Order: sequence, then structure tokens, then C-alpha cells
Amino acid sequence: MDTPHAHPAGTDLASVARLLADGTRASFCVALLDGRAWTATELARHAGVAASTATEHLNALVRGNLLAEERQGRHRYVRLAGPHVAELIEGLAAMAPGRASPPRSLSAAGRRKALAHARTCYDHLAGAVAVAITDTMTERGLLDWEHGLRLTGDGEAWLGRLGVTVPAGTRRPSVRSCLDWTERRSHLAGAVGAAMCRHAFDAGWITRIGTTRAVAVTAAGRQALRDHLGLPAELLSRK
Amino acid sequence: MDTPHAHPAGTDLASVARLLADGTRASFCVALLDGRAWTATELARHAGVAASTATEHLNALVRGNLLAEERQGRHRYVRLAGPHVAELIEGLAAMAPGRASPPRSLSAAGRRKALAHARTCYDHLAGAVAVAITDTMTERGLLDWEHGLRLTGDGEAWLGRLGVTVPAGTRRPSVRSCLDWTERRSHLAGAVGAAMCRHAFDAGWITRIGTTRAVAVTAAGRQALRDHLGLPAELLSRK
DNA sequence: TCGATGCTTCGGCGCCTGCCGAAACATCGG
DNA sequence: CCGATGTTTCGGCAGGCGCCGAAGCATCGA
Repeated sequence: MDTPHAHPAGTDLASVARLLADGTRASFCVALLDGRAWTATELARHAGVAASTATEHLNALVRGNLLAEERQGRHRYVRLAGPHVAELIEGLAAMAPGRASPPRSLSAAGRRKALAHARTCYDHLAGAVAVAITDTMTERGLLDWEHGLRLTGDGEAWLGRLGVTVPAGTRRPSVRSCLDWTERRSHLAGAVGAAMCRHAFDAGWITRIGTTRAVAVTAAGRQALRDHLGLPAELLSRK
Repeated sequence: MDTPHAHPAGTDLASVARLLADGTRASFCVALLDGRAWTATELARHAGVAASTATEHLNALVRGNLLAEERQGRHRYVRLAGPHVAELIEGLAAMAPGRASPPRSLSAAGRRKALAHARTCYDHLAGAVAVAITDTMTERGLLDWEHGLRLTGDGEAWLGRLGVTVPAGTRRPSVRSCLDWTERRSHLAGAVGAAMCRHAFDAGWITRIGTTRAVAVTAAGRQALRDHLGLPAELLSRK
């Protein structure tokens, strides 16, 4: 070897980072942030590359343990390998250059606006709505940031009144903050964030817009958030 | 452009990841995980590249806001841009291929062993010792993982008896868990972790081994950890 | 003022890797 | 069994990027 001590710990770090360093692979991962499984062809079309190219990228991502795959007949379904991957990707994206490049088309502008308003982030809620919810929960003493983020007793009771049940006994932290890449503020993640998001879907408070990550708050959802958190309607209705 | 909708959100994610996707740049960042400022030449020699090459890499890393720089005379000092960068890098490294490549030389083996035992991770303590401290603090009810990680009342009192003072009023979470890339377990980070590490240096409980990230626990340190945490001596002495 | 040292700029070289299309293979629905 | 559709393999091409050395600039110490 010609280098003194060939990057002792640098190489393995680089090998992981390299997986996300390509625009197409990154585009796959961002798409998969919705927490659902996509087929290889869907991802290829989404990123605008040939199917053969997508195959090679997926091989790399699966091999690198960023994605998990599942074969069903002639379809190859892939999804993020776990919440830690989603958090890593969000953390990386939050560090991106501050200047959000202006959208180039009207439909892109609308899409961006919908995403900024409310969207899923792996398995919990993100966007302006999620940040507002998190802020209000903090103001009302449901969340405590004093010594690390935690759910207060009031918070537990409040969740119970909402009908949200959090699966217990897992190693996953029950509350966690996740940096929002549109708002640049924290929103609620972790097991509680996921349970709240799931419950909001089940109760019909939010619905997916088409097949994207963007979600819309329904009339019932606005009502529920006003009743339980006192959130003003104008914050929740998209113009 | 020849692609349908040129990676809307993928590009900025990729541009950040690309910075860490090169072995040499990654090697710089891993070196800087010790939290100190290095000169360009030091990093170049460390990674085994020409000074001109290092300059270009540093330009990229500073431009991408991963590193902060400070000019002093003819020296260019760089350091990580903040704790969030250190956490990102550790998170990425923790995802690296499980098989730790066996060290190729005796000195490398010794170095690796020292690092695995106790080292600094940006501004707090990592390695087997740090994991043991964190575990014991949990067992003794000083830390509570129930609803997100937090310091208990007992924990605060315990810190006070140790003489550790934590700067208050910052936005930085006071306790945080950081995934250890040698132990694959969590250790204590955040403002409290940093304050404890700083206090341990000041009190002479630990000292740096040469100019590396590895640290040694002194006799006084073993005594202190036994008195305050009941940690067995054999855990703290390197063989 | 003058050498030594640290850093930067600039060409130029070579490899790595992402891309495609064509062809083969696998699966599904009849 | 057969066409349609999803996926994979394989060449081959082209651009990007990391590397170096030489030369130039800035700063330090004397």
C-alpha cells in the first residue's frame, strides 16, 4: 500500500455514505421515506432511469443494509431497513444547503407546498402541522424537553383520552424528536409519534393525497385537533 | 434535461452524503471526532495524501458546512461544525458493515483496542468504559429511559456530589444517547455527557493517550468510578 | 530582508461509476 | 403453452472526481 495507514476507520464510514451520495439512490431513499414498500419499476420511473439501472442501485442499497427487500412473484418490493435508516436520512437532509432551490413548475410548486404542510416521515407525521402539534403539546405540558425529551404524566393521560395506544416493551424510544427538513424545527417521532400518526389515519383525521407522502387534514381531523389541542383552524386548512 | 423530474429532493441529500462518501474526507471527519481542531497538514499526513489534495477536500467540507475553519497565521485550523455533525457521523459509522476488518499490524491492533476501551467522541466519552458508566447509571436510577432519555432527580443530585456542573439554558438537549460504533450499544452524550467528560479530564480521572482520541483511566479515575458508581476495577483496567 | 514552512492554484492523468440498450430469464394471466 | 410484463445480466460509453507535482503566495522566525 502506498498510503501510510490507509484510512483506518474512514473507509467503512465512506462506504455507507457512498450509498446515499448518488442522486438516483438518494431519490429512491427519499421516496421510501413514506415507509411503504415500492417496486423496482416504480422507483425507476420515479427517478427517471432505466429498469436495469434501478436494479443495480437497489442491489447496492440492499447489500448495504439500508433497504430490506421482499420478493413477491415477479415483483421486487423494497422498503427502508428500519426507523434508524429513516432518521439517518432525515438527519442528512436537514443538513443540506439552506437555500431550498425554487421549484421549476407549477405542479412541482403545489407538490412542494403540500409536502411542507403535512406529510408522513417514515411512520410518523411531519411538516408544518406536525411541528404545530409538537409545539402545542409542549406548551400544554404534555411533552417535557427539560432533561431530554419525554412524555409527561399529563401527556400519557391525554394520549389515553385520544384513544392512542402505544405498543410497550420495545427497545424503541417512545418519544424522539425528528428534525423537519422543511420547517427546520423539531417534530415528534418515536413510538408515540408513530402511534399518533397511525391513529390519525384510522380515525379518518388525515388521508393520503394520491400516492404521495403528502397528507391532507380532513374536517374531522381539524375538529379533533381543535378539541384536543386547541389548534386554530387556519393553521390546519391549506389555502 | 433528459430525466423526467430530475430528483426533486434527492439531489440535496446526495450532495451532503457525497462529502462523506470519499475515503479521505471520511478519514478527516473521523479524526476530527475527537472534537479538537487540526491543521490542514496534520490531516493530510494522517490520511496519507498530498497537501494540495487536503486543501481541496477541506474546501468542500467547509463549503458544505460540515467543518468550521479558523485561520491563524499560516495555519488553517478546522474542526467539526458542531455536535450535530459528530452525531451524524457516528450514526453513519454505526451502520457500517458489521464485520470489523481485522487490523493489519500489531500497532494498529493496539490502537484499535485502546479506542475500543475508552475514547472521546466529539466532546463526551465513548467506548466500553462509557457504555459501562451509562449502564450503571441506568441501573442506579440516575437515568430514565422510560419516556425518552432523561436525567432523574437522583441523577441531578449525583452529578452535584461529583462536582459536575452542566451549563444551563442552552438549546442543546441535556442528555442524549449516542450509538457506540465499537460496542454497538448506547452511551451518554448531550450537555451532561460533555460536562462529565470535561470534569473527568479536569479532575485527572482520565488522560489522553498521546495525541489520539483514545484515553486512559488513571488510578484516581478508577477510584472515583468505584466510589461513585461501584464499577469493578477489572472493568476499568486495560489488560 | 531572507530562507523555511504552510497553504493554495493549476494542469494533467487515470480510474471509478452511473448510464443505457439488448438480450435473457422469471412470472403471471389466460 | 403463449404473449405480456417485471427483473436481471452484460458490454460499452462518457463524465466525474480524486490524485499528484510544480509553481506561486502568505506568514513566521531570525
